[in-house]
Amino acid sequence: MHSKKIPESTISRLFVYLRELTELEKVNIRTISSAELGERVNLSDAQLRKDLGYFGQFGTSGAGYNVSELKSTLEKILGKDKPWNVAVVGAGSLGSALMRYPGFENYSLKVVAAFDADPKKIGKHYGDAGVYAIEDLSKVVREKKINIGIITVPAKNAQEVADYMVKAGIECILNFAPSALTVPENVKVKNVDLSRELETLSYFLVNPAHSK
Amino acid sequence: MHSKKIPESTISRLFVYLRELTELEKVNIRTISSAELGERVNLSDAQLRKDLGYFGQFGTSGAGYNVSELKSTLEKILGKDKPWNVAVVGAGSLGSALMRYPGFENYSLKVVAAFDADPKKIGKHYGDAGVYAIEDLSKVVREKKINIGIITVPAKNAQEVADYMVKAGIECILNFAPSALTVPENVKVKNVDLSRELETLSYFLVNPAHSK
DNA sequence: GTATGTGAACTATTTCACAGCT
DNA sequence: AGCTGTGAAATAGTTCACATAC
Repeated sequence: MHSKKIPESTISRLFVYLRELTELEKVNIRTISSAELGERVNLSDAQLRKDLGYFGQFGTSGAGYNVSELKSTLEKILGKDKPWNVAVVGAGSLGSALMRYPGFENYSLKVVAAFDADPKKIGKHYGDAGVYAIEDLSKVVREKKINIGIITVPAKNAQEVADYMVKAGIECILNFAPSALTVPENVKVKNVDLSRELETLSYFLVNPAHSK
Repeated sequence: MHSKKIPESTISRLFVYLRELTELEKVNIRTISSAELGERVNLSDAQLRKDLGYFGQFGTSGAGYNVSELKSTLEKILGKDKPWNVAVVGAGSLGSALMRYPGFENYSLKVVAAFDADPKKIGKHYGDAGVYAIEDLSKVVREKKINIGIITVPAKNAQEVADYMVKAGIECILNFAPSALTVPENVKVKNVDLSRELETLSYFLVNPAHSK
């Protein structure tokens, strides 16, 4: 285990490697070099080795990496060997889409509850996840052992929701509202600003030269 | 106009400044310093000035920036003063949510068409956007002057859809599929990997120390 | 006095390149 | 011979700090 600071981009790429390794295992490929694996995911061999290097030594000189071994090592590093429960706050179009989004459900992550301010929505069900009143957040988080919160409410309510989550003991938040949240140090927030991602493209239309 | 390479993160932040300036204009604030504006969006004054510096000199020493002027300057730089038409390919849960997502419609960007492989969906409507067969992409892109494509199909079909888009003349793609797309140099792809964003959080649950 | 614009310093991240292992 | 692991070099991005303008 290294002591150097690990870039967040490294963590993000490890999930890409893990996904590819899962595919490779399915087709019974036993061993792979950093060059081959890198090529499959459009990243350099050096990048891949450096990323893995933050966590230890998993390869064999001259031979490469054992697919299954590296896969389960990454699962352990990334916490994908444990089940995590997710709550979505804001059962609007985006929130309810995420609950049904196939990419969001996997054997490690499960959306187990939704919350909304609209009383008409409370009691509804999206798959296994019931919709609750936001006031019940703390109670439901405790009962359903929720670890991760997703915020899909309008920007003006996002901070309030984040405060509720923090009070309920949630330490990881994925925030889709376009607003900078203030949370205690121990809480990790990841922001996904969808309209900004889309808007950014208009810059490249005006400025085609930028894309190198 | 600078000649130095402009980081993509700068472009992304300009949209944040623009949003805040729009709010400031609404409440009749005429002038703002980089320190004040930076504080409102959780970024440093130096960062803000450096970002603007890539595009020119817009402030007044000792006084700060004129809100309305800077706002319209940024709109011009970012291409928000022109209308752009967007097509969504993949009218599944995510795709149709994005079409209804309030953050996605603004006076500069408009989703004007959707495409799907499922014949049962063709002819349906999401707001103003009709659903077409993917084979008609080129035709509809031409008719509706579509500039931007959004991919919300499963990973295994994403490259094929990207190829269709490129053939239809689309030069900006927002890709929600978790796969690295191969496109010609002149085409700009932005990837948004939602499940990776969510999964990344599980790493922080296993590794609370990481969040500094 | 106040706040910009910008080189220079610093920090973070990626790429290089090669010694050393199998 | 082939490929990893990793310091060192290169590149990218952020923050500092101050001369300059109002």
